[in-house]
Amino acid sequence: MAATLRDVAQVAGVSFKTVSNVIHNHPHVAPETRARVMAAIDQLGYRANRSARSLRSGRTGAIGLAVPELSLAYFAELADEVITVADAHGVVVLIEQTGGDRRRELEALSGDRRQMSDGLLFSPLGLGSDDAAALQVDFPLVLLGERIFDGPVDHVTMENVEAARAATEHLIAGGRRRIAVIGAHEGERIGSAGLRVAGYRAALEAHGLDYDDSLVVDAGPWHRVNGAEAMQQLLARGVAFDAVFGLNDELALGALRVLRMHEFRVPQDVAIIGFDDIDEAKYSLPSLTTVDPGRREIARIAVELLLERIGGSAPAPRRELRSPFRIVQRESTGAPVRVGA
Amino acid sequence: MAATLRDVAQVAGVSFKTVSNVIHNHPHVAPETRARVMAAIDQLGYRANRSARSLRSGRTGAIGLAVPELSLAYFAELADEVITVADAHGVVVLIEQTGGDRRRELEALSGDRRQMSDGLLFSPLGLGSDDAAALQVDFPLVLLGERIFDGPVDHVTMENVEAARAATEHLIAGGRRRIAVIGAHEGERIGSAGLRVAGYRAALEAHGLDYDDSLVVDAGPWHRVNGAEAMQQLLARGVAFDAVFGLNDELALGALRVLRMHEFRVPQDVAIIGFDDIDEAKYSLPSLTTVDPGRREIARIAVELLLERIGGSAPAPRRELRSPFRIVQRESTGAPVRVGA
DNA sequence: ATGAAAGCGCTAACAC
DNA sequence: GTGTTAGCGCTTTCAT
Repeated sequence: MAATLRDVAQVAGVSFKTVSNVIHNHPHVAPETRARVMAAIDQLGYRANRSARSLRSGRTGAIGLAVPELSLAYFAELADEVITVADAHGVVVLIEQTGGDRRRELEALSGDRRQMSDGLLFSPLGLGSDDAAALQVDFPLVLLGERIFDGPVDHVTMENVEAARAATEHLIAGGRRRIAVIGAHEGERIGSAGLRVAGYRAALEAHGLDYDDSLVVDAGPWHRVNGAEAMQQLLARGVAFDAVFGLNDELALGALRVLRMHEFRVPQDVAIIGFDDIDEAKYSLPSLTTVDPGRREIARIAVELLLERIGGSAPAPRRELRSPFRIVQRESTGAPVRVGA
Repeated sequence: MAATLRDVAQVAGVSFKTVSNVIHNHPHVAPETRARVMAAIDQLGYRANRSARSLRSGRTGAIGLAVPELSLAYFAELADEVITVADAHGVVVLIEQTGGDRRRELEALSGDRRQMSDGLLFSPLGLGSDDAAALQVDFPLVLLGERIFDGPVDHVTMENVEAARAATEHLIAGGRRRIAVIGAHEGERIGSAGLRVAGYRAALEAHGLDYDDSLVVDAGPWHRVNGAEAMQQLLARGVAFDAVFGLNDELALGALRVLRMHEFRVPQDVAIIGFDDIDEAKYSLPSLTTVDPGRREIARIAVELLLERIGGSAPAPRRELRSPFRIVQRESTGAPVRVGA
């Protein structure tokens, strides 16, 4: 059985409150008493019981991270970053996968599990603007990714619209005029897909290019397999195109695979750009030009904002932080070939 | 403030113990009392306080998962699976990243954090056979991946040696004789690298091929970047080779990238095989032949074994479960080209 | 079938 | 400076 405060007190020959004082660095403890207590703690290998501390303090020392799924490299790399930052603050991370499913996302907000953490980092995908009310929760909550809800909820966002616009303009600057989009979600407005398509349209418009429905292909979850299927659909349509914008890197890489199998030269015949800058993008053949949405930045800021909320007493005003993006040019849009570039 | 047992009791007009009885489905509760209590629970939105329950019961309802890093696709996909299975059992997962570092792995075994979960799934990388004693812990522990320690610790292993041998034999069967290895860890015996190299050597021997040091290239963490660098080293050595065995898929894909940049044709000039069967292997160009080590199986079995240990009272004997592997043939060793094959 | 009481290990107010 | 005391919300034992 693990040692308790009382055990330590007994060994040190003091009351257990004095032990507590030592642990919490209370000022009023005589140096030698402190030393004696420390020795007893060492001797017994005492560690404070976290359940008891939680019960008493109402804090768990954990934060939740709810993402669609770790099998998507973007979220895996995000989780890596979140765990690393949280760890530096002595906080553990409890990961939940929602599958991007609206029902499960609502559950993540209200479920029993919220009791097991002091706050939640939430990357929603399935929620719509009708669900804004569900985000009015009584625990610290920071939304990741999109800036889609108006409620008084903290956000750490990427510049979806602006970045997608820049990505499209990168293609246009390379002389492309018939730019296909892979991974749209029909009718969606406020999710990543909707926002990125909006950026795409804005770029076209700014450059006097017409928006053509037949160049836009829907895809479900943003996995390679769906990027590949969407590209096959596009080819089946028989429309001409000279560039592809994959709404994330995995879609773009799935599409790339299909293009190459059909003997398209990339980037000569078709240029491709992705979104996310996952590690793999550097190593594909050809390497993938993409948008770095500042994932590390997002993770770091989000964790710190959440911890601040958890620690803070005063209900600070809603905050919204945006991480800067940048276009990472690689071979798929014509950058010279270098390993790991 | 959240409702407590007493609040419910008051609303239902019973003692709070009766409420507890209802919650725990104790048999001796009059049906109508039960109904009244249930109504009160609903009305107040009562949920049992987990900290209090933990303090009392000694259970947290969480399990830990310690892996090197989620940025490695294998571990991300493993974590996905573990979380999914644990969720089905009503258990949450707390992820720790060790970076494969020995010190941090030892910390994961002894740290304060062990109190926050009821048991640990542990995928060690940096620990050596000298550390076997550290695995003698007083909480439920299941080791994932290698079968490297003799102590009375449960393992769910993959067939590293046998699978690596089969991978090598797959290359030999394709007529390859000069098979390079990417990702070895010099001097290692019991880790994944050591075991897979052992399987490689066994295959060579069985087929009368000589082991050649100059074909084996070390690499640090098993990321693409290190696979690429190792391949460059190999090329710099100027030795002839007609096949490459990447000790994991990411190494193989990094190596593939470099080979292609140097105008090697894959698989005509050089065949490549990886290990892990991450999603990406299906979509690379060419797609990557690899070993499916039964990751889903490992995750499912490991979680269930751990939960059984946690729930069990009697100290059951040490168990070791092996998940079957299979070679997944794709283009990089000459399978015909198909999308997503 | 229901209730009273003790205590899990800790924290924090308040006394000494 | 140090000690006493009263809970946090729950489970469990024992009585009624």
